[in-house]
Amino acid sequence: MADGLNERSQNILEAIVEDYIASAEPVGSRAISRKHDFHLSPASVRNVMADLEEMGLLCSPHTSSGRIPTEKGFQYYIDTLLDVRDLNRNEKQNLRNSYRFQNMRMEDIMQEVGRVLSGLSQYTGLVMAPKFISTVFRQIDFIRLSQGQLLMIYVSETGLVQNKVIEADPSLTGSDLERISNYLNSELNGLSIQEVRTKLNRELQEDRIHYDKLKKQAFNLSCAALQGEIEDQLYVSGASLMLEQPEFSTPEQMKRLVHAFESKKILIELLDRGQSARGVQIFIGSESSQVDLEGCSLITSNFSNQKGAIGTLGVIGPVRMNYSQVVPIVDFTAQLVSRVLDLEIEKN
Amino acid sequence: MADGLNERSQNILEAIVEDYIASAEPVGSRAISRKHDFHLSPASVRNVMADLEEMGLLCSPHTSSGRIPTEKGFQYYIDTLLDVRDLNRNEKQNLRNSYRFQNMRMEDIMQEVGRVLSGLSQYTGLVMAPKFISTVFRQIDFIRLSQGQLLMIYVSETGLVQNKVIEADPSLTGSDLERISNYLNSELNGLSIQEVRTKLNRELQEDRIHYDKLKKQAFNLSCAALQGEIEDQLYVSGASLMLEQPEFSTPEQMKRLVHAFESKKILIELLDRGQSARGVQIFIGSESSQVDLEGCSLITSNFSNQKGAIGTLGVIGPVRMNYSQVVPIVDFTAQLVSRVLDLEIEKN
DNA sequence: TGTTAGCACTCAACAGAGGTGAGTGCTAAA
DNA sequence: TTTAGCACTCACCTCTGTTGAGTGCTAACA
Repeated sequence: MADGLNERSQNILEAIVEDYIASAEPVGSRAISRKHDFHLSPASVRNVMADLEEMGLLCSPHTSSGRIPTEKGFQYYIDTLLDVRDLNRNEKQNLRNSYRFQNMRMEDIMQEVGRVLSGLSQYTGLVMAPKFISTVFRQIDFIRLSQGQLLMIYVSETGLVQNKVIEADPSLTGSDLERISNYLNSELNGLSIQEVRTKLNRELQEDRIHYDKLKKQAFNLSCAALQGEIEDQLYVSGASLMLEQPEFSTPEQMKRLVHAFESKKILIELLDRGQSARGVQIFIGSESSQVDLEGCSLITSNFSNQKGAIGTLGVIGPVRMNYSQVVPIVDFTAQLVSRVLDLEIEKN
Repeated sequence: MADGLNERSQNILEAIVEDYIASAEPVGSRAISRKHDFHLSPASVRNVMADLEEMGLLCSPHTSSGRIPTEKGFQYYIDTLLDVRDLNRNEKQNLRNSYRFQNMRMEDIMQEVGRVLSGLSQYTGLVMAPKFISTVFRQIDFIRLSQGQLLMIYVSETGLVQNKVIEADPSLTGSDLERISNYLNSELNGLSIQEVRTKLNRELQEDRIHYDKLKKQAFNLSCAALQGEIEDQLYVSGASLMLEQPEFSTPEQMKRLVHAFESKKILIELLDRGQSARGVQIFIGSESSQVDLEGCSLITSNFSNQKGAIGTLGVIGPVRMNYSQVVPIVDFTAQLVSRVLDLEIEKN
């Protein structure tokens, strides 16, 4: 049905969407007829507009105002009319230069990426670090904090450091711990946490019979350390830029947005949805089914290293977002970050 | 001069401040004369109000409105009229129960404290973790990330984990690194970073003569690792609660606040100012000299462990803040956190 | 002398009226 | 099929008058 649009209708829809993206104001027939040389009078444009409205691609806030695209209209625009040009060599180089990844910890890289994404797009940048469970084991360390408490320090292949406090048998001595971590480090090297977990479960069952005390303790400890959920790291940059957008100019909308950005759960949930897909993904408005994010669109892409650790980055802006500008930035940044993560290993 | 207030003026000032704290609206003479039984007519109250206005303790937004306290008025109220009652046994227990510190990493504790502070006060909770430089050395570890890059992992006495990427001589082998970290761990144990730094500088000079290669490499590495600035950790909780306050209800003020909360620098600077003091401190409004924080007051207290690592926690709210409620919460929470940090060591 | 009633005055806030202009839908002519 | 013309709509602005809470001043009172 939506594809039954003839060329003229498509052109007018595109013009309306783009005018609206630029101005954030309802677009009238006169403006379309003048600015774009379709050689059509306002009246003819109005006829087309009425058709588009009937199809649910446009709507008017009130009888005597211009039209604004509906979410369905934006969806059609993105699916059919938007041409995403690749960045040219120059722009790519500029983007590369915006990032400084030298001697940076994983956290710093993520934060930097968020900052740059937000700075370039003038919307809000989001970066979700690779999930703990998808990272590849590199090293584990145990440090006694108090009688019954150990601090576990875990380092992934890419240099991501996680730590966690676990309870442990107080009778374990320092050298016990050292032997245990040495054992685990040789045993688990190169496995993803996912794989580590299945290995642990398997071995724990077998070892119940063999009764090697060291192994048993080692596996028990690492079970405690690597089991439970470790919450996702989400970096939000430039939240205040969103408040400059006219669609979020009322106090109520500002509160809603700030709340959404503050309780990162909402965003993490949203970003998770795109984790399985490849390439750039666009979530429009109410697709998110998050009341607090009404009126927002999200452009994301996953980045990953060759070992399969997947993170997500993106930009969140108003539905009336400049997709043709932001999509290539998100796309190329994801490629860039993927490469940086692999470099950290390859140079190894 | 301000202390030349007679009892009646003080009573009326107190009544006005407290009414204003409760209502956020200018307070009129009639309301004061009725709600509080001073046995004074509105006209008499007005006379006193006129005096207080002349002293700069009150002001009126316009000729025919009630009075609101000026910052000076709030200052006087806090210095002279505010009686901060201690929490009773019951309230203390409740507060203790609000916190769950079991098996928590330093970061989690800080975040939890911020959340609870914000939840109890209904304003915004701030927690600044002890500065890296003030923490006490416990353990250091080096992990090779790539040819020329090492990941340094540092653990403090209290279980605070810091990591940093440093450049290093690619010829160092794994066992070199192990020996170096063993050496440093025995050598630097129990010193604060501050002390470590002076020790390193001293030894580096002496060792230039003795030419012990291991030592030299060890000190060089730890210098690179522990030197530069490590940015302060600041946890902001409940920023959106501030947006509910009527003084920040316009879009402009919301933007200002969100911006201030987002660029944590502003807040860190402010919290740093109180680091040397003991007990609860109150910064009122423009004292902060931060445009973005106009109209805000800050109640802070430091927490510390016996080894001298100092952090700061507090609540930021409108100048029209419920001081008598929030001050004891901040005070007792700081004591609580101090005790928790010491426990982590003592149990040791 | 301190307190209070009375009174004229001020001003934010609200509501209604009227004008303006950008935009629409419909109709009939080109 | 396109377009000119026209009546109509409605957000937005400005102007106006009303209301009410609150003030300062003054004169009378205890």
